[in-house]
Amino acid sequence: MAYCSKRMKITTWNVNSVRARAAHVERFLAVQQPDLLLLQEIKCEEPAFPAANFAALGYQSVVLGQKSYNGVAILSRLPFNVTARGLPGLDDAQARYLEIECESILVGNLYLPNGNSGGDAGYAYKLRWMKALRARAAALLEQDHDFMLAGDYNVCPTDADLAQGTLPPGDALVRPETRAEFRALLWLGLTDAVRALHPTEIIYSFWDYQVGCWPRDKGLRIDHALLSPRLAEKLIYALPDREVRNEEQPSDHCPVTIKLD
DNA sequence: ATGTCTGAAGCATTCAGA
Repeated sequence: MAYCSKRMKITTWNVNSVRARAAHVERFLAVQQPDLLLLQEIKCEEPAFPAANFAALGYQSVVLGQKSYNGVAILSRLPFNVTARGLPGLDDAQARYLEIECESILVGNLYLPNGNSGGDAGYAYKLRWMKALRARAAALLEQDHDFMLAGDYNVCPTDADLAQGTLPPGDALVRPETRAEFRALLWLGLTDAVRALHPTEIIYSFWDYQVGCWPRDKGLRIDHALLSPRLAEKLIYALPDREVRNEEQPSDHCPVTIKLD
């Protein structure tokens, strides 16, 4: 069993290519100085990851990459150990899960499958992935670890988490089976950090690049941080940083920051 | 109704995936 004792600032961010967004990430690190930055959709293999840029700002990198698609990485200014490369219990050809222990917290960085490509098999992969994530969460609870599972879930948990008309009813991000799997994660006893502190506000973390979505605020809330029970009691801040979406050539996601004390 | 962006293959432009 492990207990967190330190004040922590942790950000999750789907950057949609870390090479295209290296300067954006550097600016974010310099200004916001999170203890951990969880990156998704780095879209490269480890040798192409711009680790030196981030090391110059005091951040060590751990990378689980693949060519062209997916890929996750964690930047840390604190010492850490890698506890999982890939989701335990899932035979996954895609680079979507990376977990570390830092300051006695286990932090899982995840990029959950979108589920809209590949037909029935593609959607079945998404559900299989969600069940494996739930099994991982259940195992960590059984071990009495403090933990956070954060990243791009590709799930709008409720109708309050997307602008009207943004997605068709059958989209994999809002399908009833998708939402049921997300609720099953919460029913284990996990806390959706943003909704715990902001139960009724309209809050999005993603806006499609297509014309008008950002200026008209036609967004989705799909980037989430789920907290184990003791960590939830330490939660003092949880919000997206919308300003980043106004920068030149931004990612279609904005960073979501969690503070624990 | 359409609209955008990224990386790959391969060298102009199309495709997949999001």
